[in-house]
Amino acid sequence: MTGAKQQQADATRASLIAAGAAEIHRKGFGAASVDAILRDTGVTKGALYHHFGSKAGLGHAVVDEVVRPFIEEKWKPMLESERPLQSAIDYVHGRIRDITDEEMALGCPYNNLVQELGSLDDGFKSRLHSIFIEWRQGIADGVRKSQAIGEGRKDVDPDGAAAFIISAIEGCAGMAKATRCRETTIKAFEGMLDYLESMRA
Amino acid sequence: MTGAKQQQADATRASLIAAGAAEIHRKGFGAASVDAILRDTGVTKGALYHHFGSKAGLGHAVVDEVVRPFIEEKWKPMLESERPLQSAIDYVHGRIRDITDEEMALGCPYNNLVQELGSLDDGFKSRLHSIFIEWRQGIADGVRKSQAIGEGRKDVDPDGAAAFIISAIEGCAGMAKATRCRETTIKAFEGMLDYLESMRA
DNA sequence: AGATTCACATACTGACCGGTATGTATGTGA
DNA sequence: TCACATACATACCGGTCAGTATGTGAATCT
Repeated sequence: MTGAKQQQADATRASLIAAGAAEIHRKGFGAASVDAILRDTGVTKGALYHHFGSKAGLGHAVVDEVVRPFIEEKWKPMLESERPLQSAIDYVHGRIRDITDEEMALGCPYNNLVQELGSLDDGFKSRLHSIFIEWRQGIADGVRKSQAIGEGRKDVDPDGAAAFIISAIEGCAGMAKATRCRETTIKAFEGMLDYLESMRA
Repeated sequence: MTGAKQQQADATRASLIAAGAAEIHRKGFGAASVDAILRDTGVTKGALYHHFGSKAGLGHAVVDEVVRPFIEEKWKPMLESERPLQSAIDYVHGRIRDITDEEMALGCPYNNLVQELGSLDDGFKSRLHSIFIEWRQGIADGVRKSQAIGEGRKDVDPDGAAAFIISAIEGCAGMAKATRCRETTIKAFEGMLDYLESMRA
């Protein structure tokens, strides 16, 4: 195994995932065109349907291998930090400073799929749901930790705060996508900061 | 004018708008099928393309005549209230109590379009943008008013708070659509309440 | 009353969609 | 070395899409 043939196959698969993720991020899953992905990669239709049995199969792989890691690498560092609340506040400050026009225009790849496929396909639904569950759990753990070390107020419900924080983050990202206005987006994120500051002990 | 023929024409147009709004709310604009709208109404394709020159034309009319009033009737009463902040808090309490499964599943019709068509079509973009501008202005005025009458803290930036409030509302609605879990949705809205309470003087 | 126009109705077009059937070249294990 | 499976490639399918060209009947205007 891992001969020359397998390596080529892996490369083909990887390029389909990458192009698929980009196409889906740009247009959403429904509007994403299989033919466009093939054009982008130079791969043929036979190859795509060899690796993934369907368009949905490719979509599922994109969620598993691109979207899930993308979300996880956002919140995991916060949980592992010494002072989770401060780390979250720093993160939002960084977002305000560094957000790119492209990020604003395309929106959050996770939230885009959630909004589009909240109904419909079960394969997507279960995958997106498990990402959310872990995310919420992670933030709730972070809140609990910050309360335990005396960083955060103890009269806030960690699970409720986690649900609201995720809602507000995705809402602010949606605001960026909607207005494409940097100033408005920054104002929204500053509101987010106010809320986080209000959690301090 | 306003003869029998005109009345019939108006009725045809109105039924197309209503069915179009429902179809777009269910499936989004891109996935909405013109043929399905015709099936729902019993109207023929010739009639639809007589009243609206294109699918996009119908979509624009839906935004102007359904989505915009829908959003405006949400926030206008708040601005006109004696105590805008209390009115907003009451409104969120009401939402927590009364939100239906269908509302949770379908999401906010405005936000759905914003997320789908934030890029793409200019006709949609300008319409959705002007709805947002007025909405934000209305909320900012409400915050200013509540500050003026001593109801709200004076150290919050009205425009920033307005941007964040809209973001958070849409984020919470998205959360409902995403999880379809009443408990989680309520928790998110309770976070929203915490934020609003923190604005009290 | 006659001309005209408005409000549809019907039948059709071409593009694009995801998906498949079938063929083939090549690297690999026995 | 040779049989076989893997990894593609090509051509095509039926269906759906938005959109259009053309026809028609009836209300309205002159």
